[in-house]
Amino acid sequence: MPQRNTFFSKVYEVVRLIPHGRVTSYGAIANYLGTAGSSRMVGWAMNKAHSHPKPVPAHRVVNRNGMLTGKHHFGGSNLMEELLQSEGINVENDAIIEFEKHFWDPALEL
DNA sequence: TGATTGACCAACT
DNA sequence: CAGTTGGCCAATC
Repeated sequence: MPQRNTFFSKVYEVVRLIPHGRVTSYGAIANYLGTAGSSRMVGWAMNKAHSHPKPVPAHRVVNRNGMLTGKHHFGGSNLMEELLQSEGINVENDAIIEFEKHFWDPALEL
């Protein structure tokens, strides 16, 4: 059973807590968890999110530039952009428009 | 069981 | 200014 009380579980927890219509970054999550250097692990957790029992809105998690670096892992299509635009977030050229405006920092608002 | 990688970020050279 | 490296944890080879 892949239920672990570690960095991974916390990542999933925080990502699921992201408000509707908001986005955050890998580094922000890692920073909130206290391990700023583990930003790569957040992305790894997203990769394994498919095996996670609960749904993880990984489309709300992008890199520090607001760029949809992991969109290729979303079924291999522009699904990530569509999901973001469906929540009121404008995406162009694999980047979020007005990223700062939609940015949600767990350490700041949670 | 040791070495490598993985959707990143920041600092250093 | 651009390329390299260090860092963190867990999973895969």
